[in-house]
Amino acid sequence: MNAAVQPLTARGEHSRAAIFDAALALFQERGYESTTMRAIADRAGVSLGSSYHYFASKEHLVLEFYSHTHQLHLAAIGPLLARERDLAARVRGTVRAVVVTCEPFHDFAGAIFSTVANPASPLNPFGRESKALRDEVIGLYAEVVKGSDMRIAPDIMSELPTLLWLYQMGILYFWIWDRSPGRLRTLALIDETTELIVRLVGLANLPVLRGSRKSALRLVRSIAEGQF
Amino acid sequence: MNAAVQPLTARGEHSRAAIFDAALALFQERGYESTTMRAIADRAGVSLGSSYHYFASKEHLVLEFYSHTHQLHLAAIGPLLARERDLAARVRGTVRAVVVTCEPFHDFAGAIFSTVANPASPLNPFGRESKALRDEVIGLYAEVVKGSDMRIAPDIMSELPTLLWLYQMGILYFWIWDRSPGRLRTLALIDETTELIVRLVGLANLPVLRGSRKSALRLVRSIAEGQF
DNA sequence: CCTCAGAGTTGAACATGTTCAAATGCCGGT
DNA sequence: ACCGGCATTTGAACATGTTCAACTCTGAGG
Repeated sequence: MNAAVQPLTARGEHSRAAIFDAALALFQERGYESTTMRAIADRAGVSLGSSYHYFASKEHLVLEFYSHTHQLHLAAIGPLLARERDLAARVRGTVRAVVVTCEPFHDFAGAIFSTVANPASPLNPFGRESKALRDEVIGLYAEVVKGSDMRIAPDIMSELPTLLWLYQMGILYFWIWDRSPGRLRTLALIDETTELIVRLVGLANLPVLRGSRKSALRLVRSIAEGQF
Repeated sequence: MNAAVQPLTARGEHSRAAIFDAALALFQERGYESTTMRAIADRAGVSLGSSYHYFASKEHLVLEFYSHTHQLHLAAIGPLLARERDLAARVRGTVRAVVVTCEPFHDFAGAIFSTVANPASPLNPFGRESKALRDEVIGLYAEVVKGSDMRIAPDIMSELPTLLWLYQMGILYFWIWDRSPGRLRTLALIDETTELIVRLVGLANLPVLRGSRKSALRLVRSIAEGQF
């Protein structure tokens, strides 16, 4: 699997875009597994070899898609983050926007998640190749937290963005399985969990919880340490 | 992918066992991806077609492996569960035994987890094909909890086994990534988290936490509802 | 207009999971 | 001993992700 090439000419740009567009359309129409690289190349009007010139593997097309939806997500939540100050509302809005943005791709999202969860895949969220995207998403959640009017202890503040990133992945995993109309169960789950999270962050200052809070934070740090 | 066949003769039993043993050995030697079905058949002394007679797919070999380690695990924790009454010790011992049992297979466990996490795979833990194994593991954790001397409120008790099953999967996911000598980081993580879990279960009776506890339990139920 | 370096393109060839129709082996009944 | 049916076995054929060496195209320099 050689590294893919960045297009350097207008012609190359066009080919690369055509390949990605064809892949996205076919993934939506037939799902991930049923879409062959040959079918992608055909629809894009290029040869099989050209697809591999711009995307190192079929999985890399998925990574590109992931990056693509992240851009959509950023655009979708810009106004909310600029306006809203309540932490629960900010988290809720951000995570809701994730599933809304991904909704058109729900049917084949399972395959994406599988790729992403696979430790052997170079694309998994803990690996090197996805570090850029991961840092971007964690950074986004740092902004979500910092832009709120809630006073949060520094030790919690420093771990919260990473935890929210993990939380978002958990929600996405639920969403993949959600067959309810309008994905209402996922939306309800988001509302409930964000409420709960914010409440716990608030409660963390209670003396009786100090021990658990310290344990939990030590834990989170120990998990993150050297992992990324 | 036709359903695999159960061997009905001694000859069949022998073939099936040889195929599984060969697969397990090769997985350990070369990892999952690098082990071809042809190599498995060769080492087992059967033809390629025979492998597919007893295992519907390469992934089904992984499911068999999973089932296999579960038996090892059961045997390993029998004495502990018969003797120990402290909840933290029971949970800690049970989960520690999981990673100890799986240790010989650590190197290729990543591929297994990927298969298992893939919603498209018939073998994923929430699907139909793995219901039997899932129920068995959840049942095991019910025994872990019920055999302890801790008094647990019924509403928590009814969800705890499922939560512990999920917890175990989380630990396994961490373990897959753990490169520390002797897998000490995973073992330390288990010790800390079981402590924390048991403390939270104890704290759940506090009045200030009543709201959160109710929310959390409603949440868990809503997640589980209709999911399996 | 010619050359040529390198970007872009191609499709045949390969590796490997999977399918399947046919062949073989085994055993109970006659 | 023979037969019929069923379990088992077989390997060729297929589908599809991936590789690669050769080819074509383009645009800058002369």
